[in-house]
Amino acid sequence: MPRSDFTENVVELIRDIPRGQVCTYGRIAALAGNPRAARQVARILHTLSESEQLPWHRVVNRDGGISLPPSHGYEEQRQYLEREGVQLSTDGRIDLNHHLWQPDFT
DNA sequence: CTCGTGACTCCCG
DNA sequence: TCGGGAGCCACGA
Repeated sequence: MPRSDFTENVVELIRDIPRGQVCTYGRIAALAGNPRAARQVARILHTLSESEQLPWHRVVNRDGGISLPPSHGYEEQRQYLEREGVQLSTDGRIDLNHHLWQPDFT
């Protein structure tokens, strides 16, 4: 069950993203321990999003945009987000200054 | 062990 | 502002 620590952390981090907020691939990778493993986060989402029931739609690229190509999840992700109250600009981008999730250290 | 593969980023021109 | 190229990295075959 436990995969690598990195993967494990990524999964947990994504699970912790609250409704109405998003996080970037790079951010998650950094928090998980490898600032440069952003691509790995994408792979993890692709392979574990379902089995681990991850809120994959809350993960976007550093521009606040959806990385999935049209008819390959883009529309779906967009709907999930809007349904959670995340507003998308006309360019289809999210205002990260308002929706970016920042884990708090308590 | 080596090689190919990304739902990414960063760096330039 | 935008596009192309190179870097990076865990994972499955």
